[in-house]
Amino acid sequence: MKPAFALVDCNNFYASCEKLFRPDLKHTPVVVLSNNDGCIVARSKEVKALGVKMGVPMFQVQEEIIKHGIVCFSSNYALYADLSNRVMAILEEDAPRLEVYSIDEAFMDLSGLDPLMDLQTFGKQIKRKVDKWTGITVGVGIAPTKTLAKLANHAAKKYPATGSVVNLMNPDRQKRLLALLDVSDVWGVGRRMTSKLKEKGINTALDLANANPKAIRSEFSVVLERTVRELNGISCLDLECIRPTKQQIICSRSFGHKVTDKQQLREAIAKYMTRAAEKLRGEKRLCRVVNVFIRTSPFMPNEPRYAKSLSAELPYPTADTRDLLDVADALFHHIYRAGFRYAKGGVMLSDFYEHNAFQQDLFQADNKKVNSKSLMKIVDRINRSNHGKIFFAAEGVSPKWTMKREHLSPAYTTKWADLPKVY
DNA sequence: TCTGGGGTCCTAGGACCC
DNA sequence: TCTGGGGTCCTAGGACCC
Repeated sequence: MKPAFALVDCNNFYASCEKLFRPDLKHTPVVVLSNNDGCIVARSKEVKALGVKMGVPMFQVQEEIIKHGIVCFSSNYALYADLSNRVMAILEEDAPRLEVYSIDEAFMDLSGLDPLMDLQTFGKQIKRKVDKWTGITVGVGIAPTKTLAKLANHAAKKYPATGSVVNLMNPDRQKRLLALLDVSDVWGVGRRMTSKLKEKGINTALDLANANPKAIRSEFSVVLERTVRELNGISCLDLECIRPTKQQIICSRSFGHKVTDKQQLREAIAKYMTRAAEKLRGEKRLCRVVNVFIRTSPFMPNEPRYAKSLSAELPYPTADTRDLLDVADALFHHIYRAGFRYAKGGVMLSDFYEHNAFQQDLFQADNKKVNSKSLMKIVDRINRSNHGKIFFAAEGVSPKWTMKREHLSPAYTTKWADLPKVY
């Protein structure tokens, strides 16, 4: 069977989600902000037209926001995740082999499709269906490799005449499009590689496709070599339909305000550790290595800087929050230095094990906590329910460092009290 | 005053082994 | 003066992605 992939990607996803529940903002420029209301992470098409760039700090575009009446939202991941699931469920109906690549995009395997089915028509149908059922508009790129499907999707967005669906199964069309696109538009080619490639005279996507794969491998990496082959229609990257098990769990946040108090910083670390432990249990894994880091802001050239991280290996793999809090706290005390204005902290878990599938240490006393598993289960269950929350004392009771979310929209689809009302 | 968070994969180089 | 060859494993750091 000839490989064929479709990449379906939601337009301006976060901004579109917010607009969905605010019909009054249909033609209003809308942005969604990162945690702490720090940077712009999503822009509606009106904002893109105004020339406001992706990723810029909010305070730098304050004037434009006021001048053009741009409406700002704090990020509301519960809402985006829920709408994402709805979109993915629709796609899955038409392509059982689906790779959910990120919150707003997915690869579909089209190789099993009826050979008489026109792929352009198929793409249009998908687009119409998602739009009608969720209100989210998508772009569709179809091609014999994932890298080309990405590029087709890029073209679908860039050129309105395509109607947001581009079929790139034909090699001549591939060549023509590749010649039009910059090498930096290619999936897997970032800022660093773009400048290195351009030094060698590789400017367009077509230049990269025509490069010698072996030479690319020795000068860059196997990854880029694969990209070259994929651009030539040779499929090297298969669909990853089953989410691979996580290799690490990170929980970190910038603080709403700079933190100078040791106890407050300590509580923040405890809070992140608690959250990371929850995620770990969600993955049904145990972990053995814990890393804690703290740092000052890298954006303050006149302030003393400090950044430090430290890891420790536990004597046995665990998913018990109490074990993990102990290690995190010990690590924190090792790396903490007074006299700095801390901007961010976090924890990292790694070296994961399945329950009952690790080597016990012959000389290690069996000091595992009694009923650890069932206790953690209860804690998680209470915290998932609507009957209040319980927490560990180490997290503190009145944190002053929590993040800013001054423009948060309601949890329209995941909380009964926030259900939109129609009058 | 204010600058996101969470991941993956690859590579080079050092330690160590026979 | 002369100073092997071939492995494996681990880690830190770099590059990329959304």
